Amino acid sequence: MLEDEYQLDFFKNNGFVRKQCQKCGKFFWTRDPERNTCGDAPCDPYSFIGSPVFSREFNISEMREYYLSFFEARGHTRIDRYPVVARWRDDIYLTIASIADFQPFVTSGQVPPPANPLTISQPCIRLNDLDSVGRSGRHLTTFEMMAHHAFNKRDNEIYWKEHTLELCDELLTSLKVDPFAVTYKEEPWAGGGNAGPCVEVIVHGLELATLVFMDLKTDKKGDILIKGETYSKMDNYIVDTGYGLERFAWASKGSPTIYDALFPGIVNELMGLAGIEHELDNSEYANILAQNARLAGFMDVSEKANLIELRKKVASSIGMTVEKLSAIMEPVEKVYAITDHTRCLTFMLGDGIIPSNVKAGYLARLVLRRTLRMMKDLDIRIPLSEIVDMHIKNMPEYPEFRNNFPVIQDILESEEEKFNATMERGRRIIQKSASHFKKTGEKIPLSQLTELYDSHGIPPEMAKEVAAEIGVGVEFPDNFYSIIGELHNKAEAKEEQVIPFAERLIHLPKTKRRFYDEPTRLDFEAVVLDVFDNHIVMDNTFFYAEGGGQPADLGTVTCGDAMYRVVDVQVYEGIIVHTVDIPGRKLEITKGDIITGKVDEKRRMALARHHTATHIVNDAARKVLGKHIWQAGAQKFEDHSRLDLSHYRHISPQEIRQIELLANRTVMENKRVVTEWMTRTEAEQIYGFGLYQGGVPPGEKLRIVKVGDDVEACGGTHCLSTGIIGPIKILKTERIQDGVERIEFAAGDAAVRAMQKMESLLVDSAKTLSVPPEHLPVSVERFFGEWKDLKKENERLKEELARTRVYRMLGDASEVAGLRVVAESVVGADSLELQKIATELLKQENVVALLASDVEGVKLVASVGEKAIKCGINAGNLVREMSKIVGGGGGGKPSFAMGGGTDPTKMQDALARGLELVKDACKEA
RNA sequence: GGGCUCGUAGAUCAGGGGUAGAUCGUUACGUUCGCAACGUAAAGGCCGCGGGUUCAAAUCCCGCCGAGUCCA
Repeated sequence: MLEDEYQLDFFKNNGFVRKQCQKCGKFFWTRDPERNTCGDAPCDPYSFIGSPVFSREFNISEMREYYLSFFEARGHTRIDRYPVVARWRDDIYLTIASIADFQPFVTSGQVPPPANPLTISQPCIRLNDLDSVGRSGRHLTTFEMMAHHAFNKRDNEIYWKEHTLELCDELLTSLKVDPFAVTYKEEPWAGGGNAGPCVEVIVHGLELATLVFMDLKTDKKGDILIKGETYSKMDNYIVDTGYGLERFAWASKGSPTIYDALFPGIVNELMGLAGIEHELDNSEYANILAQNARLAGFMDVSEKANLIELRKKVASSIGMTVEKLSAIMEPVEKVYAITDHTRCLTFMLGDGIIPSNVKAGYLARLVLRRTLRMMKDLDIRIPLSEIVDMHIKNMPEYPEFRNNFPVIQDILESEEEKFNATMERGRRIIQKSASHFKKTGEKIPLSQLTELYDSHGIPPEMAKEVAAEIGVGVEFPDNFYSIIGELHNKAEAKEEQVIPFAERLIHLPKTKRRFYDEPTRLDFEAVVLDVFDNHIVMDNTFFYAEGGGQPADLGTVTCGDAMYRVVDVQVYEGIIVHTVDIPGRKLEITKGDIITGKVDEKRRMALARHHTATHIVNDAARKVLGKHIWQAGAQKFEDHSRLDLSHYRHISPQEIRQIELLANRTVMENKRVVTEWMTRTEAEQIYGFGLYQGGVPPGEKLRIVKVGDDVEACGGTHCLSTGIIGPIKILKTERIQDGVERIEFAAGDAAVRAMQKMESLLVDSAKTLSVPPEHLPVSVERFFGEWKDLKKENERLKEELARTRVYRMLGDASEVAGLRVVAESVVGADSLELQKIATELLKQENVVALLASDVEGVKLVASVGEKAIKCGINAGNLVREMSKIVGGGGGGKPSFAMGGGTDPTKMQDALARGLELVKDACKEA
């Protein structure tokens, strides 16, 4: 149905013909009338390996520069790359394409693009083909998508399909690509709620670029069907191209693998460290790699079965056994993967991702640990930071990485330590489990293996290895990781936020938010636009609606004689809804009424203080801890505020004190808080993405708030100058996730109260010990030490007392069938004391002891010597019977048992019953 | 955001309602010119914190704090 979309004058005027691929059935355009296949793998093999397709070789920097200046010379503005962590998006963690930079606000037309048309080389990270990296010869986790974009509107078209194709063809021609070798394959594109026609640009089996013409959006009522979804045309339509920088460089060199083309220095260095002779001059060796890459181009090698298939094919094509080939390829593939992964880490950490166990941080740790495992396999013993350093040296065009290197190095070091600790712990756990199954003669079952992986991070490969050392097998199926996947596949769909009264709200205009223009004013009049239940919408308001981690303003609205308390204020699509409290009466406000509003000043000020203070603490933390500090969340309250920061280790007490001091200095400087509205693009260009500490607000215009050195896009209410905040007191820090530290603090009145509370805790504690507060630490330590000593002393004394009692008791003991039976109540003895006595008596093998005391109800202890046990006397049974009498229960081993009850008056009865039981048992024996 | 595992001696960990244990380390003594090794002995525990159940909780239940780990 999109066929017409591809009938371009460009093709017609340049001698192209449209053909259908004999192998895959897809349509493509070519200048070569003889061609019958689309040119893409697997229909056509890689034919550029060993025969480069450009007139000269390019490395990455040269290729990037060639591309960008090519498009600059043709009317495009070059713009700087965006970070690889997509901080301006809340739907993805990583930047996966150049167009991601402009979603959602530019692509939707809400915000103008930074330039139009523009060209960019955007580093992207995709981890979906992680298992293929290194094996296929072509997969990368990190790549630069070179692109030119044109953002068209119906009334303002920059250029569309024809010119895009012209530019692409001109670019390839300028690189001296054989025009007959280029094919343009028709391949409708869809993703992320948009779609459109698209052509893939293929040269010698390698897809070099994708030209997407995004002009459709998902629409349930749409009449265009693509891949099972319906779409309709958009008012704005976008040229979204993607040229693979690394693939261009590879094609220019024709190396056996993309890795050898991109970073030969690092590959060679690592090969050397792994003891691999990586001599691409050796034609036999180079041929193995080339053949592997060519054949891997046909298949998805992330599947184990496919990988085995690939090995067989390569082996037979070069006349080698599969075993020998695997032995050669596996280490080489690992070196390639390590090279790629460390480049990925360079971008991730360089752009400020902190490894963690959640979100983007988890992805960084995933890549990092994969790398460490492979390095361990190859016995490459250098710190990760050394390899990252090599990448940074290779990329002088990213000076920010060099600047961040000390922090990167620090992070990598602590991650390596954590990894080693985890592996060491894992090794012990497996050893324990393996020796357990060695006894039973079984394999370690799958359930155990999944738990080891899921709960302890022990890869099954490692479990297998360690278990083998002990001589135990493991149940390790090929689909292990998909089993793990299923374990986690029970995720429930999250509820969508339901907007109440949505159908009535859509007819209302956006509420004018007057607190921005007159931040100190709290009284106002407004016209009621609509009322439903106890919710009121007005034409304007001074009430701040909950948002940006700041709770709503509260206060009152008055209409005539009726006054209502405002208990909540929310905003829906710019319309502010005030909720009032009407316990047991009717709301006497109707549409068209004029009301008087009054905002609770105390609350407003407390929240403003905490909000402005949050910006200051965030800035102070960045100054103390480093530039990688990023706000991971924040919430303000009247009496405290909390701020979550990305950081790779615990914030030390010294650092906290420093942050607190710095924050209070900013307060004391009493700097004016400046707010201004700017267009999004302008603000991003001036201040960078650091603006989005508190998330990405929608809309074309941003409210920029400057507090001291801190600049953020923020819609909250703030103090007019920092001095108004008053003192800032940090209350505590905690680690809410790996890689995220939470700072809780109070500002203004709340800070003073917090300090007073802390002081009274101190004073009260000191009073109890009758010492001045400054002696508290020493005194507490002394008391605790003494308490421990006394506890020990007490126990020793009880033992001694027990020993002396034992002599007397043995003397008083009655004799039953050659056994010495003690049945006594010990006044004032607790259960510990009874135990000591019973234990002492147990040293005599012919003794039966029945002891009781009436401390805390009734305690009973029985001990039975070895000889007595042989007579059939069981301490557990005795205590069980005796305990019943005193209204409780008990039990234990044949030689020693404890019990008790609640009724002390029956204590003697219980002892008598015990004695009786002993006598009975002796008779029977 | 969701799931799982774990907090016991300085370290590593057993135990899993009824007398708190092992190994290493520490200290002392013995052997030695001394060290290592060995032998003997000792010291070292709010069993993470707070509730609950029970005659009795390190152990079971709930909450909190802390650590680890997997997935989206």
